[in-house]
Amino acid sequence: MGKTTFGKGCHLHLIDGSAFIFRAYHALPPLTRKSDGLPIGAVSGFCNMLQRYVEDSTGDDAPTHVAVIFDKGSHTFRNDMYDQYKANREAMPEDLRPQIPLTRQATLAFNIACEEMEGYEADDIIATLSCQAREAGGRVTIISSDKDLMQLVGDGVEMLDAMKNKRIDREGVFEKFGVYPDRVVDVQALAGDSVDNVPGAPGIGIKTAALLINEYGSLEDLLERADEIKQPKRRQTLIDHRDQIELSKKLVQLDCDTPLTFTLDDLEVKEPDPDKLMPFLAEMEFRTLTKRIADKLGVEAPVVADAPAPAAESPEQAADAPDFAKANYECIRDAKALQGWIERIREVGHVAVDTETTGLNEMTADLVGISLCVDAGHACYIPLTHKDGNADDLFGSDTLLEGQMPLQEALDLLKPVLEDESVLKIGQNMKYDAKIFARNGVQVAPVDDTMLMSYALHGGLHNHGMDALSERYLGHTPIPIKPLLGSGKSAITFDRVPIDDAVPYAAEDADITLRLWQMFKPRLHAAQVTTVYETMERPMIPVLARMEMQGIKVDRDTLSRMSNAFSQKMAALEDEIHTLAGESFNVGSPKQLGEILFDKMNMPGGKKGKTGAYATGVDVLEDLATEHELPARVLDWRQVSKLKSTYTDALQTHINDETGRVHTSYSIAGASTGRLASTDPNLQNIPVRTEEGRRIREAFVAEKGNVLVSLDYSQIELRILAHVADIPELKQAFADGVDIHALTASEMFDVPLEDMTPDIRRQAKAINFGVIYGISGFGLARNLRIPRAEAQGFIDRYFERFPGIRTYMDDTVAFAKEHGHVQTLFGRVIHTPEINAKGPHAGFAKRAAINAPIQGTAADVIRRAMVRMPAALADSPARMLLQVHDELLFEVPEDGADALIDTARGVMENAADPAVQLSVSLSVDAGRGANWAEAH
DNA sequence: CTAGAGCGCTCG
DNA sequence: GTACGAGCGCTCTAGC
Repeated sequence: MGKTTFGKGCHLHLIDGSAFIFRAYHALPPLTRKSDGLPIGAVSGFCNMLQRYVEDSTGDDAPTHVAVIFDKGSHTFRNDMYDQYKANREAMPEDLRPQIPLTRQATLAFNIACEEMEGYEADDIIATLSCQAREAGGRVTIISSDKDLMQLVGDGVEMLDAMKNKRIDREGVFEKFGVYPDRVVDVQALAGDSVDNVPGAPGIGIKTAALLINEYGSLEDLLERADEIKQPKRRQTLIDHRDQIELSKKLVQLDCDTPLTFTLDDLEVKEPDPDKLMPFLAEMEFRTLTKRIADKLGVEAPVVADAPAPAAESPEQAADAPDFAKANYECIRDAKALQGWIERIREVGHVAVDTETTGLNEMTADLVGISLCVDAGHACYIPLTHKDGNADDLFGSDTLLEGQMPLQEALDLLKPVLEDESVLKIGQNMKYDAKIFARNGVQVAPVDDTMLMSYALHGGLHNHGMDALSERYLGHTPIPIKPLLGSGKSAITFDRVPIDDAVPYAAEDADITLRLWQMFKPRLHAAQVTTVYETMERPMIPVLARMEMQGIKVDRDTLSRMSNAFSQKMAALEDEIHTLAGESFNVGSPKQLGEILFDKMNMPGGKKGKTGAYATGVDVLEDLATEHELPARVLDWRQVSKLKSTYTDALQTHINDETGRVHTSYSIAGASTGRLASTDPNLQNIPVRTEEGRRIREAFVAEKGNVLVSLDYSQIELRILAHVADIPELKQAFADGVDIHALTASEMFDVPLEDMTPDIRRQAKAINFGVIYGISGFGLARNLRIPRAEAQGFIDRYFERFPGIRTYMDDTVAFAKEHGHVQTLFGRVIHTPEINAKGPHAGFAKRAAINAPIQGTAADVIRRAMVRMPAALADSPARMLLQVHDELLFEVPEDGADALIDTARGVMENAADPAVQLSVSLSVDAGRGANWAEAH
C-alpha cells in the first residue's frame, strides 16, 4: 500500500491516550484476568473505547490519519522551568501501572499508530501534529476533553469529547473560557491550575481572567498596563506576581515544535488486522469483546481461556484429594453409564481425558479405550476394542471381547462434549490424544495440557513426562505399563491387555492428569508464565496436530534409487579401505578403525577417550587425511553410510501406507529453550550442507499441480542478539541490509568492506556464531583451527568493538546465578539449575545460559508466527507442513504461491508484535519449487 | 536376546 | 574439558 502525502482533504484524528486510560480505569470496577488475576480493567475499558471509536469513525467524516498519543516518562522540559510542575499529582494506583504498557500493545493490536516522546507530554505532541496538519491544509480532530488542549482549536482543528460525544469548536471554547482559543493560554496563565500545580495569579479564576483579557486584549498588554486596573487588590496581585504569571504562561503554552521522530504520513489509517487484534484480545481474555470484534471482522473468534483459576490452592489442599490407594476407578460398559459421566462433565465444565491405543505413532495407532476423570480420585475407563489376548492363536483372535461399548456409539456420545467450546478437555501430551480423536472424526477443543504447563513452569528443570511429574508433584508412582505389555519381541499391544488389568492403569492416568492440572493451574500465574503458556504452548497443539496429520509427500522411488547407488559406492569404498588397511574389518566400528589406524598403522595423534577407545571423529580423520589415503576414504564411506542408513533407507520406512506421506511428530516440550524437536522421523536434520546430501531433499515433493514454498528467517538469532545486547553497529547493518559477517570482519580487522576477503569474512562468521553459543577461546580455536591464543585475541578484539556483547553475557550469567533461570523477550522461563555448579559443569551452564535467551526468543518468534498462520491462511488452499527452527515449509497449488508468500511472510516478519518492540526488523527469505531442494 | 551407553553425524 | 540446541543409526557390552 503506497502512502499518500498528508495534505488538503486529509483528516487527522489525535487520541489522547492518557485520558482514555484514566477514564477507563475510573469508569470500571477493578476487573482482573480470570486465568491469573492480572488487573485488566483499564485495558478492557480502553479497548472498548477504541473499538467504539473505530466503529464510529466511518462515513464521510472518517479520518484518513489517526494516532493515539501517550505521555512518556514523568520528567519533561516543564519540570526544568518549574520543579513544582505537576508535583501534587497523586501517584499512579498500583493496579493501573502494569496496565499502561498493555494499552500501548492494545493500540498497536488495533492497527493504530501509537506515539510518545521522552521528555514531552502527550499534549505537546498533539499540538505539534495539529500545527503540522493545519499548515498542510488538512483538518484535525483531537479526541479528548482536556481543557489544556483547547488552545489548539480553530482553523480546522476541533476537539471531540468522546464520552459526551460533543464537538468543541471556537464557540465551544468561548463557552468554557470566555475567550477564543488564541487567548486561552492567557486565561490559564492567570487562573492557574491546582491539578497541574500551575501557580497563576492568586485569587483570580477563569471568569476574572477572561474579563481582564477581554478588556486589555492580551496577557502581555494586561501586565504592561497593570497599574491601570481599578480594583486595588487585583492591581497589586498582578504587579506582585508578574514573574509567576509569566512562568505560568510558559507552563500552559503547548509546544508546537516538538522534534518528532515520525511524520504525519506515518499515521495513515490502516485496516484492522485480525491477526494482530484477535490474539491480543484472546490473551487478555476479553470474552465479549473478542467475540463482538470477531463478528464485526468476519473472522473466527480465538478460544479464550475459560477456566477460572481455582482458588489459590495450597499443597495441603492438593493432599486432601483421595489417596491413590483409595481411588475409585470404574469400568464403563454401556451408554447409560457413560451418559452419567457426561452429565457430570457438563456440570463441572472440565474433564481430564486420556486415550489408550495400539501404538505410539498417532498416525497408525488404533483407538482401544478412553479414560475420563472429573473429580480427583474418581476416574473411569471405557474399553472399546479390546481383543482376546490368549496366545493360543499365534496372531491372536480378532474378535472383540464382550462387555464393551461399540466404538462408534461411545464416540457419538462423547463427541458433543469433546467438541464443546465451554468444556475444557485436559490431557497430558494432548496433541497425541487430539490426533487419535481427529482420526476418529472428533475435533477435540478447547484443551489444556499438563505437560505443557509443566514445561512453561519448569522448562530446563526436568522432563515433563507423566511418570516424572506424578512422582515429583503428587508423590505417587504410576502403575508401570511394562508388565502389561511386556517388551521386545514378545510385547503385545494394548488391545490385547485384559480389560480388568487395563482399567486401573488407564483410569489412573486420567486421575493423575487431573490432579496435576489442579496443581499447575494456579502456579502458572504465580510464576508469571500464564501468557507464555496461553500464547506459545497451548495454541501449538492444534497447529502442530494439523501439520503432522497433513504430512509431506516423499517419493519412495527416488529414495530407493539413491539407496542402491549408495550401496554400490559403499561396497567399492569398503574394498578400497580393506586393501589400504591390509585386512578386512568393520569400517562402521570406530573401535576397530581406531585400532587399525593407531595400533597397526601407527598414525600420529591417537587419543583415547573415557571408554579407552581411540577417538576417530571427523576432526581426527580430517587431520590424518592430509597425509594418508585410508582416513580420507573412511570419511567418504561415512558420508555415504550416513545418507543411506539415516535418510534414504530409514525415511522409506516412515512413508505412511494410507497417505503415501511422511508424518513427523513434533515435541513441544522437548528442548529446554522453547525450540520444537522433530521425531519419528526427524525432519529437522535432512541434509543440506553438501551437494550430495542436499539431493535427499529432491525426494520431498509437492503433489501434482502444487509447489513447496519455503520461508525462512534471515539471521534471526544474530538480529535478536543485536537487539538484546543493544549493539548499534549490528542494528544499523541489519537496517541497511549489509552482509553482517562482512561488517563484523570489517569492524574487527579494520578492513574496509570493499576489500573484504572470503577468509576474513569466514573467521568473523565463526566469531558471530561463537558469541551466540557463549564463546570460548578454546572452542573458537578448534573451530577455526587456529592457535588458542590467536582465537582469544579475536574474542578480545570483538568485545572491544562491541562492548555491549560482554555486558549482555555478564548480565545474563549474573541474572541466572541470582534467579536460577533466564528469560526470553517474550517471558519464557528457562531454568539453569547447574549455573552455580563448580568445575567443568560451570562452563557448560554459563554458555547455555547465554545462549538460551537468544535461541529461545527466536523459538518464541516462530511459534507466534505458527499460531497466527491458520487464521491468516484461512482463505488460502496452502498447507503448513514443516517447521525447521527458522524455516516454515508449505505446500500450495502453483497459482497460489505468490499470495501465500505474501501473507506468510507478513505473519512471520511481524510475529514479535505487539508483545515486543524489536529494535531490529525481521526479514524472511522465500523460495519455491517442485521439491524441497528447489524450494529452499 | 535386549537395553542402554557411547560415538558419530545430520540439522538450525 | 568447552562452543548452543536437538534425534537417530550403528556398534559394543553388560546382564537377563
